[in-house]
Amino acid sequence: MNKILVVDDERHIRELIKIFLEPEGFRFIEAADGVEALSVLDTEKIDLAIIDILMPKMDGYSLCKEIREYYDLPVLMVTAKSETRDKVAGFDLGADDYLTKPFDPQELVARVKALMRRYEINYSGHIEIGSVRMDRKAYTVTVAGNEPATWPMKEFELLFTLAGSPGRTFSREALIESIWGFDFEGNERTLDVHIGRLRDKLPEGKSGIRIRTIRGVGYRLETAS
Amino acid sequence: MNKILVVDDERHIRELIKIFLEPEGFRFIEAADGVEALSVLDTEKIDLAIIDILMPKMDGYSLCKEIREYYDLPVLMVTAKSETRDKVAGFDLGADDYLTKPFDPQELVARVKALMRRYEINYSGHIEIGSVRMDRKAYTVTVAGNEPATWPMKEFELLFTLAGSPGRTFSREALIESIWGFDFEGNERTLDVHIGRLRDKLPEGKSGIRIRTIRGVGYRLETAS
DNA sequence: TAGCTTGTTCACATTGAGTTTACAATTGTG
DNA sequence: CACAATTGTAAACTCAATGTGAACAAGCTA
Repeated sequence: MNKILVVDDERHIRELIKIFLEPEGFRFIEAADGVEALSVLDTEKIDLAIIDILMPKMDGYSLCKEIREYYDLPVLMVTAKSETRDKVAGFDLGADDYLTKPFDPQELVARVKALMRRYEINYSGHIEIGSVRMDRKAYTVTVAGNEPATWPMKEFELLFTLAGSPGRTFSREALIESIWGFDFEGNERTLDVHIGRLRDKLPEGKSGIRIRTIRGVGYRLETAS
Repeated sequence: MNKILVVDDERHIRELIKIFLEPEGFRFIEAADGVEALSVLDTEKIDLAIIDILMPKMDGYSLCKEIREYYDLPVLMVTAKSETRDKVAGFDLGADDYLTKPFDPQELVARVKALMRRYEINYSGHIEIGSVRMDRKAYTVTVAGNEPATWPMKEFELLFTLAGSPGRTFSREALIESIWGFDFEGNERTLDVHIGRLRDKLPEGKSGIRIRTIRGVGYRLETAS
């Protein structure tokens, strides 16, 4: 699914943005300032950034400039007042769109989706692969025309991650971090167990997909040949 | 992209390192001594550090120790002479690899890449040579239009290393270090066996490449004439 | 409370990648 | 050529990585 980076020094604003966009099926990474944001961009694949202009350490303008230079993703700028001067500066630095606080939730959602579309990012509240359809909003999985079923969270997230980049090999660490977070301290076997359950629920013949073990590396989802 | 911290009091050495590594697509942050380096590490997300041992204010040893304690990134130590004592001290303090001035540019590049790979830093990912295509993300190898195949890790890494610098002769030690790490304690023959398996999988006519033995030195991958 | 569902852990089975072995083949050198 | 060093390779072996059934724990619901 799509990951959005929210950069704002006020935690409460970040929360607000998340609350509005979460129901649309986005995932979030937060950063409190530009420096933090850049370090996130270096490690995570981000699809879109929502950036406040006024921040400590590195302001939104500089951040935007950096992003333009080294990355390729749409930037939505947010600021407290709709000062024309700021607007111009924002666009000059390559922000793709602009929004002023306080913003209308629906407008935020609309603009984000529009940007995603414009950048041709497969906006994915849902994924289709093989004969499997996943709907992140409803948390349901449909296999080969069966009734949509609500799956356990971990299983859903795991499949969603794998199915989000079919053909790509995910290291065990990457998967664990993606599903459980970087500070997972549990048992190694847990991942295998969930993979096993996914395999049970997705017989190759029915689902048209297969989860392949890459020994010593991790797992990969591929379409059944 | 990946950021490398270069710590050396001689500006000209820093420049040199940059010149060699820049074409590989890395970004750089420089520091003239250990203290400066630490302050950089505090603000920037660094993927790898190249550190000279002899420096004012805080020498490479102390810096390395600090890094080990508070950060998690591979360290490549550089020094003027290959004194055995220094080498030991370097490894003792947790340097991941070691290089002596004057160094061979290609060796520098190879070691940096190897470290990145070993640390699972996502270093750019696909290689095409002859009719062979390697995709590091998917962990697959495609030979002459066949289906992409999943190869065992060691074979993949070995070929990836060789194919990453076609025409360059890798010493056996360099290859072993690159694939198994500098502390490999196994049998000499292991490398040959894997080379043999690669050759089986890459018939010269089909693949358009050949792995040549350089007796007394190591191996080299070249495009079939 | 009992009875589900979900997530995790454990113990044990299984497998195959990676390594070693043992010997053959090749190359370089005096 | 003789012979020593180096490399190639088939086959056996080994063990860590993975698969799996079952049990357990926690939370929710009826």
